[in-house]
Amino acid sequence: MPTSASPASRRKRVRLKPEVRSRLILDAARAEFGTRGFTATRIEDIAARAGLTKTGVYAHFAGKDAIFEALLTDALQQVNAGRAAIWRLDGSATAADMVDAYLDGLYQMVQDPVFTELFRLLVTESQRVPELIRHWHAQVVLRYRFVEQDLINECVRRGLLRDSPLTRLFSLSVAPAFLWLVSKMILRQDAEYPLDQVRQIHRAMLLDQLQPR
Amino acid sequence: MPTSASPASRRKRVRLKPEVRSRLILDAARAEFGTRGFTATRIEDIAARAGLTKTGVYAHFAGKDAIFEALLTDALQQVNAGRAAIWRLDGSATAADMVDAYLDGLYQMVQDPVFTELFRLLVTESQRVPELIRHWHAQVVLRYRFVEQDLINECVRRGLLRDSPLTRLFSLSVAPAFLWLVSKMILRQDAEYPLDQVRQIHRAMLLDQLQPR
Amino acid sequence: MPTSASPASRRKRVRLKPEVRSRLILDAARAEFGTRGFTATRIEDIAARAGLTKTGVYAHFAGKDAIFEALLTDALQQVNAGRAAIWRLDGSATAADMVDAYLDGLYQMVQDPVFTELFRLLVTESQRVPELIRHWHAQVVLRYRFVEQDLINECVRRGLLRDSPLTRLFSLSVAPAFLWLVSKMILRQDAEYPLDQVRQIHRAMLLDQLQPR
Amino acid sequence: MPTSASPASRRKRVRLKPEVRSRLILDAARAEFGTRGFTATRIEDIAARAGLTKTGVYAHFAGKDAIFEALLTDALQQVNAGRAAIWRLDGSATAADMVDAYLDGLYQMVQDPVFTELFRLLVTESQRVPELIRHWHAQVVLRYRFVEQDLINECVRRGLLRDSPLTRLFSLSVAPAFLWLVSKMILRQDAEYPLDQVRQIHRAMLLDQLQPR
DNA sequence: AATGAATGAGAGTTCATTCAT
DNA sequence: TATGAATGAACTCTCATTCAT
Repeated sequence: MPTSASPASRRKRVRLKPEVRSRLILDAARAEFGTRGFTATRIEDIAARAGLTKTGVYAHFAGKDAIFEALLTDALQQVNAGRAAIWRLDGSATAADMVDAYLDGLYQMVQDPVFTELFRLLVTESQRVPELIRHWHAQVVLRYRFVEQDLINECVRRGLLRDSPLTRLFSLSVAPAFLWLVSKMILRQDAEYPLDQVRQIHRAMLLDQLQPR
Repeated sequence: MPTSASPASRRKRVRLKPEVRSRLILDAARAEFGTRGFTATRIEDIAARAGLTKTGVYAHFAGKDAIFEALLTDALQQVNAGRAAIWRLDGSATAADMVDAYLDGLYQMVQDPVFTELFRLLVTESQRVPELIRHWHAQVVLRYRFVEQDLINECVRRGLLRDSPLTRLFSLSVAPAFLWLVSKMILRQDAEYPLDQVRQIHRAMLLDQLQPR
Repeated sequence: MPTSASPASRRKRVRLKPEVRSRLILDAARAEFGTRGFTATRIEDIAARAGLTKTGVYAHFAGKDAIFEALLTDALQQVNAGRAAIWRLDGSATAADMVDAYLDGLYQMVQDPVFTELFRLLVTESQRVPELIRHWHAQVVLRYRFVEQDLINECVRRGLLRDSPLTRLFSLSVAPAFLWLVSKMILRQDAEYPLDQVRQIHRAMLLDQLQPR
Repeated sequence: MPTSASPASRRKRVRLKPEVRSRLILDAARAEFGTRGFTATRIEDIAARAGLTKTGVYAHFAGKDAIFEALLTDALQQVNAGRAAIWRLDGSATAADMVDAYLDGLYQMVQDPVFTELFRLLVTESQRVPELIRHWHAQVVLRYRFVEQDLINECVRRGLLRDSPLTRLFSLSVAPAFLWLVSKMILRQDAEYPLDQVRQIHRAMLLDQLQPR
């Protein structure tokens, strides 16, 4: 039956530039690895999602491990990129403004399927590439955290934010959003708590702890 | 491998009572599944850890899926059991007492390897047994949470705790500890933040939000 | 059609003792490797010839290389064993007696399919296991050759054999038989020269060179 | 491998005349097939040695089998060509002269890597092209042998050579050199016997058998 | 209950070959 | 003529599972 969807799915060999195809493969790999985990994902799954046969994948990557590593390297660079601009608020910002800007970035991130898949991958398979993880943590995560903490300290000094337990280890401020994310990953549905409610309470908690009295 | 005699091992068939052996198998399965994930774990790994050969496992469980389900059912029942008694504080308790009792249970839990393994399993493989997860969530997690929230509400009414954003969704109070746990799971080491520091700040934050002013 | 030969070839799983099965596998491997060479032989070929499925082979050997090595080790030990007793002729032997005993052993060997297969394997694949080959050559071949040469020297001293170029490097005396073997291996048929003629001339040449004048 | 630029190589597509490139490919094929055997040799190996990529090979040959056949046809024609002129000695030659001329040609041949590779190929893969082999054997080998034997017979008649077992089947006279060759092929080194010693003894044996007494 | 040989269903990877450029 | 992306057909090896003991 010649329906619109390619019937025999044999679409005659499409040739793409390496960069394009590699991109497709990495995206496919993120989706597949992130959903099923490393071992349960077949090269063929990735290939199909990237629009070629499994053999074609080997023209671009040396093997399953290489795909995995390339994917992680690639994905880890992208994460936090979205949040980098968060703190560029001018001096006139109030604590509430800052909290809202912060939560915008954070909740966008935890709702992004790309981030979710990467996050699950990290929890599940990080032991597979310990060096890569360590490097990312040291060079990206910690670096980001220092910048953020410095900024918070500066705000406290200026009196924009109240000095509180939270400002002493500000990275903990993501915790409620991550709790929601983990819960969602386990239940595979939003149902645990409505995200809105979590964010609302989260906002109130942050203001409670950060707003100068 | 064959063609070369294995020097160690080979303990000559030990026969145990079914309950005992099943217990061993389930514990082994938790450790193995929790470390490597479902697909990457081989029956043989579990068997070896449980002290028999892979064929022996089939005398106790129908197959890999059956082991997994039995293990989860079993492990999920145990979790929270340790924390159930936390709130049995009499009326004379102060907010600080309550917080400390709470944190004792919580941090003991997140440091327990059994819990860690189970937690990773939930994040990684929960889609494998959605019914089981849903049932556990509804019957155990939510039930526990209601009881807890009721208790908090009662404390607030009595003035033992201050009404604050956190008391309106008290389950968020575990968030910092879970953030630490997730971080540790990803980095596969404690190094991210020292647990003590996290707990200290966590305590200060809770007191800040719960203690009557 | 239930003919005598197993129709569906599914003979219900025969269980054999490891030694027996390993023997079967090694024999099968010799035949297959010796005919097609290492790379062109599939584990499945060997398995079928040994009466099990390819997976079953892995219960006995770690892999293709392991089979190959085990096979060579095994086969190399057997070769020459047949010839070892050749020189146990008493002092009353004439040169003709010695030559005939010698040729009996030699021509039996070069006609033995087991030897032929091994020989082809050595020519084709010896670079795959250089250590093994070197060890075999030093410990078996050279050792045998020294014994043989000593014996020849002794015969010459006693006047049983004539001192001639051949007695100075007696191992060359196999050359015509090996030439026939190589020719047969290339042509895959006896047709090159009739073996009998070669042997006859070979005998005459040896006598010509060894018999005291 | 992809995802990392290869530093050396990559000479930007050199276009050669078909005959030239075909020659390169055949030579490359001889070296590769002769070293590893047919199945273990990859088109890519041959291509690389011939200075192009594997796809380029298909512009000159229909496939792996075609290369193999072309190579053998080509190489078999070349062999013996070197030895054809050996017997053009005039009537004044002595037996020693003839033997030396004969051995010059023979030992040059068995030391030629081209011949060695071809020889191994014949031993290993001759069943792949039985017709070709049969034809070569009948048209080239046997023909040569007849000429040679006729010449020997003539020499014997003239009294230049002694009638002996060897002159009745003169083709056996190559045997010691081939034994050395086979030994070298198996051990992949000259070490078995020094070539000089073999040749010396070989010479003495031939003279012993051919020189008129 | 426990073992170890044996099996069937893959999975990753390689390779001869083809297609589009 | 030459290239490199893409393909299909193997092939090695793994693993959950079964069978006979």
